[in-house]
Amino acid sequence: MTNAEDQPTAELTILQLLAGTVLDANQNITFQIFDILRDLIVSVRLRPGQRLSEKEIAAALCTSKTPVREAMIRLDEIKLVRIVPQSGTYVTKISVSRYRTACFIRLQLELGAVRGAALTPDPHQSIAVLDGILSQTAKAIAQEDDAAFCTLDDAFHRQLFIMAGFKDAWSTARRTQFDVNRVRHIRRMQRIITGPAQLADHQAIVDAIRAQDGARAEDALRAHIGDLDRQISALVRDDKMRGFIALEDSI
Amino acid sequence: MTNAEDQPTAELTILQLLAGTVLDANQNITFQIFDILRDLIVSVRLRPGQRLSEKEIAAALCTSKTPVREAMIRLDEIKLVRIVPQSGTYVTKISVSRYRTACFIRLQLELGAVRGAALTPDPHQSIAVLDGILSQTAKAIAQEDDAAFCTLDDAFHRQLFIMAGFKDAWSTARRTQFDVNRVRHIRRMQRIITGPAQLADHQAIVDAIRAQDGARAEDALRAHIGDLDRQISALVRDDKMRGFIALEDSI
DNA sequence: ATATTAGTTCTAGCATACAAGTATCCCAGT
DNA sequence: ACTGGGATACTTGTATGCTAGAACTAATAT
Repeated sequence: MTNAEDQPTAELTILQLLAGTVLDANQNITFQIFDILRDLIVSVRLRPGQRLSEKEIAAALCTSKTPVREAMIRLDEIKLVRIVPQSGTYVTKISVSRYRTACFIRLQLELGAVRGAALTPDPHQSIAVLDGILSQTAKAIAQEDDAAFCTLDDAFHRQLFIMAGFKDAWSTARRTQFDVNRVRHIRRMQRIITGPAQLADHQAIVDAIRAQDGARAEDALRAHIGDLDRQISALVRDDKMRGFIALEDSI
Repeated sequence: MTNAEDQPTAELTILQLLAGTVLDANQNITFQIFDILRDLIVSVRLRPGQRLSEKEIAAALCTSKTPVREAMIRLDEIKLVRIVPQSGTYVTKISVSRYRTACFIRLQLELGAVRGAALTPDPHQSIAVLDGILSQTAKAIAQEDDAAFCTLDDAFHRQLFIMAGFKDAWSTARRTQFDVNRVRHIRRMQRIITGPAQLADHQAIVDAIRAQDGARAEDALRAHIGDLDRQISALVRDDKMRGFIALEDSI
C-alpha cells in the first residue's frame, strides 16, 4: 500500500464516508451494504488500493460483521474488492488489462447494437427517442450538468440495444465495465470535458441509423470509441491516475 | 418446484453427488465448495430448479454452514443459484432471455476475435496452432471422445482471442455463458451430435483467417453461429428441456 | 369435495465466539 | 545506522446458536 501522502487527493476514511448512514432493518442488510460500497467504489470516493475493514464498517453501520462480509464477498466476485486471506480487504486498483478487455467487449457489443438498430423495421418512434436524448444531452452540456449528462449517455446506449432487440445485453455486460466507469469518474472529477465531442459522435451514429446504413453506423461507432492502444498508453502515462492503476489485476 | 416424477431423468440428491468427496482442510473451504457446486451445476448433474440445502451440503462435506453459505453467495452472484430469503436456495433454471443474450454477446465478441485474428501480422505460427487443434478435433470426433472435443472446442475459440490480442476477453465473458454451456451439456447427454458440422465450420473460419480475409472470416462465423431466433424457438419447443428452462430468469 | 386456517417444520439472515494466519513494531545484536 | 527475529495486534476464515419468516401439513369449517 502506498502512503496517503503520495495520493493526488486526500483519502477519506470509510468512517467519514459512512457517517450518518443508517440501514433499514426491515430490508436485507447485506444488499444495502453492497449497494453503498459499490457506489462508493465505482464513483471513486473509495480509492483504488484503499483498505477496508469488515469490523470497522460493521461498527460504522451498527451491524455485525456477517452482512458486511457477505457484501464484501459479492464485491469480490465482481472484482471491485479483493479479499486477501488473513491480511485485509482492499478496493481493487484499476487494472489496465481489465480496462483494455472491457473496451474491447464494449466496442464489439455496441457494434452489434448499432448494426441491429440500423435494421429496425419501423424506426421512426425509436429514432425519435434517440433524437430526444441527444437534444436533452445538448442542454445538459450547456448547463454543465454532469449527472444528467451521464444519465443521458447511458440512456443513449441503452436505447441502441433496445432497438437491436437485445435489451438485456448491456445490463449483463455492464458487470465487466466497472473499471471503465471508474476512469470516467476520475476524468470527470478533473474536469476533463469531452461532452461536446461525444455528442457529435452520437449524432453521427443516429444519422447513420436513420439512413438505415449499418456499415456507416459501425464506422461512426468505431470513430467514437477511437484507437484503443493510444487510449491505454495515455491512461498509463496519466499522472493523475498514478496509484490508482495497476498493469495486471493484482490488488 | 415440480415433482421429481415430472423430470426427464431421475434427480440425484446432492448427498449422492457429494458422497465420498473430502475437502482439503489446508485450502480455503469456501472456494473448494464453490468449484464443486459450479461444476455440478454447469454439467447439469445438479438439475435446474433443484433445491439445495446449505445445512445438508455442510453435513455431507463435514463442515459448517458458513463456508457453504459463502460459496452459495458467490454462485448467486453469477446466477447459477438463486438464494430466496427464508425459503431456500435453488439451482437457477436455464433462462431463455439470458441464453439469447449470451448468444448475442458470444457472437459479437467472436466477430471481433476472428476479425482481429485475420489481421495478425505474422500469422504462420498461430495458424499452425489452429490447424493442430482442428486435426486433433477430427480425431476426437472419430473416437467419440466428448471430453476431448469440448476441451479442443474451447482451445480453438481461445486461440482466436489470443491471435486478436484479447486473451482475457473470452475468460471474462465466459461468466455470461453458463446457460449456453448447460444447454450444450444437455444436448450432449442426449447424444445430439453436431461435432462434424462444427469442425467444418471451424475449418472455414481458419481458411478465411489464413487468407487474411476478415470479412469472409466474419461471414463464416455468422454461418457457424446460425440463426439465433430459430435456435431459441427450437430450444423452447424441445421436450427434453421441459422443466429445465424458464422464459425469464426467475428461479 | 373444497376452501381455509392453525400449527409445525423447515429456511436463510444475522450475531457472536473462536481459530489461524499475516503484518507490524519494537528491541537486540551486529 | 542497520539488519534479524520474535512478540503482539491485527486480519479474515470457520463454527455455532438464535430469530423471523416462508412453506408445507393436516385438521376443521363450509
